[in-house]
Parts: sequence; C-alpha cells; structure tokens
Amino acid sequence: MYSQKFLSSISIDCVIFGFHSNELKVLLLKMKESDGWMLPGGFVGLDQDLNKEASTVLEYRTGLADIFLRQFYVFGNVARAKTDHIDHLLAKGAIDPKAAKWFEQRFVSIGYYALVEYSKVKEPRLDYISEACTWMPMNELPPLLLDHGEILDKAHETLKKELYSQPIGLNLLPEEFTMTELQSLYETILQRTIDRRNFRRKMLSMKVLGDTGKRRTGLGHRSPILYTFDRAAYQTALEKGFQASAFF
Amino acid sequence: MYSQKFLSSISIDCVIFGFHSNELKVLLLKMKESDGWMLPGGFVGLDQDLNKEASTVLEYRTGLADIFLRQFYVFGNVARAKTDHIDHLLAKGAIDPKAAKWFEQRFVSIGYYALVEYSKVKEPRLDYISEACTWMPMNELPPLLLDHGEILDKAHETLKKELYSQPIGLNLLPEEFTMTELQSLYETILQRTIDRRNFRRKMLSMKVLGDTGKRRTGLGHRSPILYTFDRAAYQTALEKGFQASAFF
DNA sequence: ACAAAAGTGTTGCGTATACACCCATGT
DNA sequence: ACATGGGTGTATACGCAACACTTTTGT
Repeated sequence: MYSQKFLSSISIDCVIFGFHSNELKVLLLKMKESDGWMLPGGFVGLDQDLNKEASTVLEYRTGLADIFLRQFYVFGNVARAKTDHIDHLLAKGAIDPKAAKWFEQRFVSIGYYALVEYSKVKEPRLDYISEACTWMPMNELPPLLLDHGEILDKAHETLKKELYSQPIGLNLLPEEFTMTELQSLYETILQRTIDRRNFRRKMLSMKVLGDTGKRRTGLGHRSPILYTFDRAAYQTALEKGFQASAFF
Repeated sequence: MYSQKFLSSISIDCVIFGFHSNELKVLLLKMKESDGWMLPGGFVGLDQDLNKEASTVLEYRTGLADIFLRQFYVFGNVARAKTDHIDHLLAKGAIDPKAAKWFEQRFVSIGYYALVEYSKVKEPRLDYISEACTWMPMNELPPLLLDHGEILDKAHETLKKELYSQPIGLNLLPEEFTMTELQSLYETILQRTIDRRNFRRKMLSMKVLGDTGKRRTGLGHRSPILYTFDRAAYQTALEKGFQASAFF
C-alpha cells in the first residue's frame, strides 16, 4: 500500500509549461468522474530524493528526462485539503477504498514548475484516476480542483520573475527557431508586447544564441534566420544569472 | 506522542538573521551532549497551517510576532537524514527513548528565513534538547549538524538575491538609524563595500525612508541624521518589488 | 587645531527605450 | 507589383559608477 512506499503527508505537484502556436500551455489531468482538472503530481518514495521524485513525475507524464524543473513554493495550509472530490471519487469507485485513508490525509504539497518542449511530448501518459492528460492554454483554463488554480498562478508568477534574471527558451522551443518565435514566447509569458528591435539587440547581447546559418523559407515574406541556443553559454547564464550586480 | 500531534516526515527549519555591531548573525541552538549546533526548527501541527507553524517557531525562540519570514527552499534528500547525532542523543539520554522512532524518521525539511531586530530579542528560549540558543556571527560559524550548514548557506544566498528586488532593513534595524548604519547592513549582507554617496542617493530614491529631523549626537564627529522607514511605502515596495520591468 | 565621519554634486558611460526605413520572399 | 513580415541604425533618457571637497562635532 501507499503508506509502505511513500512518505506520508507530502505530495508533489508539477506545473508543466509548454509553448505552442503562440500560446503558453500547461499539462493538466482530467479526473475521472469529476468535472475538475488537476496538476500532475505524485508522492515521495521512502528512499527517493525529493527533487529526483519530482523529475520522475515529469518523466512519467512527458517521457522527457533532463528537463528544467524547479521548486517554487510549498503549499501547506490546512484548508487546501478539502477532500470533497476524493469522497466523490471513492463513491464513484474511481479510487480503491483500501487507499481511501491515504488520499484522505492532509498533504503538504511541494510545487515544482517545469519548462518542456511542446513538440517533444508525444502522448502524455494517464494514470488510473485520470481520464485525460492534455495541454490546456493558460488563457482559458478549465476549473481546477483543490488549490491547484492557486498553485498554477504562483508558478506563472514565478516564471515571469525568473525571466528577468535568467535566459529562458532552451526548454520551451524547438532546436531551431526564429527571433520572432523567441520573442513571441517572451511576450506570451510576460503578457505584454516588446519592441522587436530592442528585443533582438537584448537577446544577442546575452550571447546565448547561435546563428545556424540557415533560414526558414516558404513563408510569404523575407526568410528569417534560424537560431539555436549555445548550450554552454546558456548553462553559464542560468547559473550565474543576469544583472545580479546591477545595483550599487 | 509526536505522531499524534504532528504531520510525519515534515519538519521546519528557520534561519533567523539578526544584525549587531556590524555583523550578520544567526540564531543557533547548541545541542546537549554534542559539539554540534542546529537551526531552530519544529514540526507541523496536524491542524496548523505550514506558514503559521513557521512563525510559531520564530515566536517561540525570539518572542517576536509579525516578523519578516519567508520560505526559501525544501531540503528533501534522503542522505540529509544521517541520524548519527540522534543515536548519540538517545544514548546520552537527552531524548526520551519513546520519541526515538519519531526522531529517527526521514524528514523533508522546509527552510524559512527570518529577519529580526537583534535588540528586540531578549533571551532566546531553549527547549529540552538544547543547552544554549544564541546569536552566532555568520563569519565564524560553529560546526552545524546534519545539512544545516547547507541550509544556512542557501538562506544567505537567497537573502542576497532578494536584496536587489526588495527593500530590506525594516526588520533588521532599530526604529531609528543612520544612513551609515543602513549601509553597513547592506555591506554586511552583500559582503562587499558600497560607495557612500551612491548608496545614499539610491536609498533616498526608493522613497522608503523618512527623516526624523533628529540627529545622533555624542560621537566625535558631525552628527548624522536619524532616519526611519516609511512603513506604508516600505510595504508597497516589498509587494511590488523593484526593477521588475528594467528589461525590455 | 585636529581627527573622524557626515553631508553634498558632477561627469561619464552603458544600457533601455522609442522610433522609421529598406529588404527579401511568395503570391 | 504587392503584401507581409524580417532585418537594421540612431537619438534620447535614465541610472549606475567613479570620484573630492566642505562641514560638523568631540577631544
């Protein structure tokens, strides 16, 4: 049973962001026998490191390993554990009654957010209490169960902040992309427009982009340059961060 | 017993920062029957909110309520729970053997850091396994048990980062202070020197300082102006943050 | 008078912002 | 040829960084 395999009272919730057709999307689970959606999550194996377990959840859902994944907040209010929907699931037979005790307990949930390349995720995997696992656009989110709406908001807020001190995009875009696509990603996350020319200058000054020499053709206009991320430079920028000393 | 009162597997560790005689200090517990020191911490009551419980720990140790207190990271590696020192404490009789099971379990610990006004903390309170609770300077830390050294480092690192996007000082300085004292706090946290004139200009431009009209006298030189924080402005700056849009 | 720290202003430089024109491509 | 988006440059403003002299106070 659960209690012999997992640490009790602790859960992990993952906000998995993807970017597709100019929209920021999140991977959500549609629960069986319920109108509500949830964030994919899991529990912590008795002999597993916490962060490792979070990437296991991620890998299970997306099939992707070595992905940008980061803790952003711990949700530990008593009130978050209104288990109405668990009762509902039990009543409907979606959860094994023997596991009821486990699911009815109060959980302190550690929130992680991940950035993944939309196109690399093939068929998000289901578990036995979910009837669907799909990308949902951030703009038109379905109703979320428990406090998952709040968790999602906080993740988005964190992502916005991180954008200012770190490069972002390596994990969200395909291998090769145009400057406009990169800008579109930034605009989507920040929810505002950015001047094209200034954006380009700023990005190039970061020295994390490599020009592939190639161009994307077939559009009804001038062919844009295809860029890649310079992995080494990107990694350095991630670790060191920007503008940490742009003060005093 | 513990397991009837607290969520299992979860602990809270608090890094409580204070500032005194130009040194950044941390409140640490000296353990009975051991050479090691620990961060003050606690567990989460079954019917208590997580953040609330963290401020309970803080209040218990310092006697202060309504203090700057923030989550900064969750420490959840399996390896962090080397319980050698627990065995030691048990052997020495410092822990009730009936509680052994509780203390021997693996904990995932939620790290909080707090900023408190050194002079407001009278006698840090002890518990039954600590023989001392005192302010220790960050520069000359004693040996810490478990992964508490790592936790402390991460807290300090976080504090440094936050300094760039938020005002800091309201919780660390006395009600009235000179510009030099404020600068000294910043220099101590950042571990570097700052130009006096630039610092003053920057601080005043933040509009969070109020001139009390008073001056500190009795020093062998020109009497410096005493400032206070404008609480309302400070609070706004905390919530909104600085330079969030100093990019694009 | 002297020592020690506080108060004050200016200049340069780099970076963010605002803004407009020409270029390449597919239809 | 034309429409559509891509590529490029310049001028301005603001903020950070560097830097030196005068003022106040206690001894």
